[in-house]
Amino acid sequence: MINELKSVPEPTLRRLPVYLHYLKDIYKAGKSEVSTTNIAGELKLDPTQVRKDLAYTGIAGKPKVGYDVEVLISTIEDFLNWNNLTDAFLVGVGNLGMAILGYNGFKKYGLNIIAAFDNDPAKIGREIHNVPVLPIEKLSDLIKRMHIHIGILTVPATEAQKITALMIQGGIEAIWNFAPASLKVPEEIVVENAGFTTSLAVLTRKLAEKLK
Amino acid sequence: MINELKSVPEPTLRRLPVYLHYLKDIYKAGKSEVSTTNIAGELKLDPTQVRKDLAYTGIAGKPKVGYDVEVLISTIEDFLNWNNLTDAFLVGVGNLGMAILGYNGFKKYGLNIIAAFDNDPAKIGREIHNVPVLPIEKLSDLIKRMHIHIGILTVPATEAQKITALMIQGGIEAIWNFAPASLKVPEEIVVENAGFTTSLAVLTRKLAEKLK
DNA sequence: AGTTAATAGAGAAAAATTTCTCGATATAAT
DNA sequence: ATTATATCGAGAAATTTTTCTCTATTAACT
Repeated sequence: MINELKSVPEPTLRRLPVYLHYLKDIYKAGKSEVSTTNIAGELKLDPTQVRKDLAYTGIAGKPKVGYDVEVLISTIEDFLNWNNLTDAFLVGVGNLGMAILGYNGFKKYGLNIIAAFDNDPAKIGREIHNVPVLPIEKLSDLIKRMHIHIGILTVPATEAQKITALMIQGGIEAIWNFAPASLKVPEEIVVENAGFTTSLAVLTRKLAEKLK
Repeated sequence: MINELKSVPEPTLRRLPVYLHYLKDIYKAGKSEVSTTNIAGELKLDPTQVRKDLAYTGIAGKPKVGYDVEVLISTIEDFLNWNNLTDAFLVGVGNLGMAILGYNGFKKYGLNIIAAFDNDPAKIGREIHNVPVLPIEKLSDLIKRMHIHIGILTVPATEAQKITALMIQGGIEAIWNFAPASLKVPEEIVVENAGFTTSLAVLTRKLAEKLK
C-alpha cells in the first residue's frame, strides 16, 4: 500500500493548471509569496476553495504569509506529474494533429510526442516538426515494444473507435481523445475527452442564456 | 420576463454533446427510439442522470419506449443553439488557429467563422480555408460594425489579455479561449476556457494515480 | 380484456463539492 | 513585550449534483 496516490476530485484537478499558470505569471513578475486570498481574488474563486485545492497537493502554507510561490509551482507540477517526461504517440495527422505536433510546449506539461501515425501514404515517411509519421499498421506493435503509455487521438470520429482498439491491443494506458466521440474502453484505461464540442456547448448555451 | 432561459448545471451541459453524438450514431444506424437505460448503458452513466439531463432541454419521453431519436437530436441542438448559425471571429492564425479554420465542421455546431486576425504581415491579406486574414488593428472596429458575438482566441498566452481587451472594446459577448491563461473580463462577458492544459492535467494525474 | 415488462418522471436520499465559521499562528507595527 | 492583522487549516454548514425509490404510463404478450 506504499506510494498509493489518493484520488483527487476532478473539479479540483481542473483548477490546478489554472492556479499554475497564474503562479508562473506572478513568479516571473518577481513575487515570491502568495496567499489564497490573492489567488482567489485574481481568479474570482473562493479563498477556502483554493486552499482546499492546494492542500490536495500536500503543500503547507504559513499563516499571515501564504505559500512560497516557487515551491508551490513545483509541488503542483509534481502532483500532475509534469516534471517527468512521458512518451506519447499521436494518431491522425490532420489539421489538429499537425497543430499539436507543431506546438512545442508540451514538454512543459510532461508530454513527449515521439511518433505520429497516419494512413495517408503522402504523409507516411515524412517528419512533421521533427516527429516521424509512421503507418497505422505499426501502431499496436510499437506501443507494445516501446511501452508507450499515452495515445493522442486526433482522427475523425468515424475512425476513433477502430484506432482505440489498436491502441488497447498494444497495451496503452491512457488516451487523450480529441475526436467528438465517446470511446468504448475497458474500465482500467484512462480516457480524457478533449474534443471541442463539449466546451463549445457550454459557450453557445451560456451565450444563448445571456442574450435571452 | 418572457423568453428567459433557465440556467443549466454545467455538468449537465457538458454531457449533452456526448448524448448528441451517440444519438446521431444510432440515428444513422436506423434507430428511431431510444431509452435512457440504453444511453446510460452505452455511455456508462446512470439512467436517472441521463433522464434529468434530457429533461432540462424540455423534451418528454414515453414510458416503456423512451424518446424519439430524431426529435431528441433536434431538441438538444436547439437547446445548445446549434441550429442557428452565429458569426465568429478568430484571432491568432498560428498552428491551432489554422487547424480550427481548417476544420469545416463547425457549422454543424452553429459556429460560422467569417474572418481571422493576425499581426503577421505574411498572413494578412491571404485566405486560409476561405477565411480572410485581417490585421489585428481592424478587430475592435469590425466586431462593433458587424455585431460579432463570439471571439475565438488562439493567440499565445502572452498576447491573450491584450487581444481580449480589444474584443471587449468592440463589444464581444463571448470568448472561446484556447490560450493557457485565465482572462480578466467584466462579469457579463461569457468566457469558456478550452485550453489543452486543463484536460491534460486530468489525464496525466489520473495516469499517475493508476500507475501508482 | 387482462397481465407482464420496461421506462418516464417525481420526489427522497445520498454523496460530492463549495462556502462559511472559527481558533491557531506567524508577521508587522506600536 | 504587547497588540493588531492577515491567513492557514480544521470542521461545520450549505449547496449542488448524483443516485435511489416508487408510482404511473405505455406497449407488447397471453
